[in-house]
Amino acid sequence: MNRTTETKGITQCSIFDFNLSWYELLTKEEKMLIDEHSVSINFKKGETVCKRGAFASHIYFLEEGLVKVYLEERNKNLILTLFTKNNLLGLSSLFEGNNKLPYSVSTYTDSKVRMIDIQIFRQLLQQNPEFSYRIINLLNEKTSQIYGRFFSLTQKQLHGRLADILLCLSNRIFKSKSFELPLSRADLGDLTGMSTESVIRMMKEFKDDGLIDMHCKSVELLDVARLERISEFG
Amino acid sequence: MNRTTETKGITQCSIFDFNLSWYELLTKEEKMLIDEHSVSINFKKGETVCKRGAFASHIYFLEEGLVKVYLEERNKNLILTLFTKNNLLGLSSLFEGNNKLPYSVSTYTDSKVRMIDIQIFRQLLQQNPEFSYRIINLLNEKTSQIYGRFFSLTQKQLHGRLADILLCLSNRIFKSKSFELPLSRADLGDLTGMSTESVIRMMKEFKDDGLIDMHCKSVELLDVARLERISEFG
DNA sequence: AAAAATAACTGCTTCAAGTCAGTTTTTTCC
DNA sequence: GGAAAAAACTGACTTGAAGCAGTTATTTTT
Repeated sequence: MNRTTETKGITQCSIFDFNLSWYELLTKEEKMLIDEHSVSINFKKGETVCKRGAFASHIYFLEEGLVKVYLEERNKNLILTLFTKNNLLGLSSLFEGNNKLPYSVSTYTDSKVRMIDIQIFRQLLQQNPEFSYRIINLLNEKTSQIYGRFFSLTQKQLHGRLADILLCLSNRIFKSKSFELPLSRADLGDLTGMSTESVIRMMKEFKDDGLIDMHCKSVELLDVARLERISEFG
Repeated sequence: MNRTTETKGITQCSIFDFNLSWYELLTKEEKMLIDEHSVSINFKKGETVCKRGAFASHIYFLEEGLVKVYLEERNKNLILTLFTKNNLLGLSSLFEGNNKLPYSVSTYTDSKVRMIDIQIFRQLLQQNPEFSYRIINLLNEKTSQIYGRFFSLTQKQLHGRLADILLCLSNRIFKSKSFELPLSRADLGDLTGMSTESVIRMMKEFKDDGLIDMHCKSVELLDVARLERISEFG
């Protein structure tokens, strides 16, 4: 008997990348309102889009690029999630009681961000239930993915965490088994919660074991099945 | 110059316990709808309220007790958050695309849970924007607290993590500097992501250092300021 | 009230993973 | 295109924290 309905593992992939169309749920007037109260800004690679603790004045829509959402405190750095283009960022700061951004955002690659006035966004939430319902769903999906990352980083050791992130980059971010990393080894370290040196050692180990091929920034997954097993068993 | 407006640390307290009144935002008819489509169930200490992967048929309102929300997979156990009475549980499963519960819930103490039909809840979300907006805020606040826990568990070492959880239990759960723990040392281990033995050793160390007093299940925080410093510096 | 079971505690050992101090390779930029 | 800077990499060392194997203390059970 095939148990095909079984629940998938917690951390099959832990990074946010999907795109429910929220914009289409707005009326013509509401769309105009957003258009009038937003501007599109270009960011260069490595630039900071916003910092935790600043007043949240906008909701961000990533039109182009790759960014990280992270928490930092005295040189500790925790990446919560990555975002690719066509995703809404900063929804968490909608919370009325706390007008401060709950995380920082910075770019891995050149990016284009549409900044939408947060008051307008709030207004639309209050007046359009379907839109509001969709936003709840976006938040939920995101939260659930972050839980997966939380599990991965706290319950697995290096092998599993690195396998997780490689699968994730392949499946969600680059949608290909081979890709050019826009991230440094230190970035990968932040992403997997391990030291730069450990990333290097572990990547080499994976390469020696024939799991991946790798030369500097270019990576190719060779044995996805085995990587998934490593991810699963931690 | 006093920088009193500075943002508070990420993990000042990492467990969910607050209570925005969502019920009052419903109309008389809507309240009746909820009353008609919900039942209250008693759970004994240690019982499972629901399991990750099961179909999400209800939203839970904790009327009495203390429960943990957690992820488990092959004897790995990650506690996402604790809930005390008067809080809504299971909001994450509102996400329409995935009718499965994203986490498990079980009780630490005897508890009373009102189970609300999820379809009714969804209907109210769609028809009542203010209610919907309040629920978004609840979700956001919760998410933000879980980020704090995420940071604590991944970026701090044992001292900091234990200090975090002790402060949290004191501030949010028991609202007193001395309290009777309904959790075992093993539970504390799950909560802080450390082994039972390490919890014991660390607690003893805190006791020897005069940070806390402790005898079996009863704990008293003696030097909150120093605990906060330990929490902050990890 | 004694026996059984569970939880709390202790000391010793082991190991995963970080740190440090370099060398080599790749990228950047005048 | 060559010098300078930044990443990538390597090996040796250190350490935080888990695991193990046992003892003592608390509950629970009968």
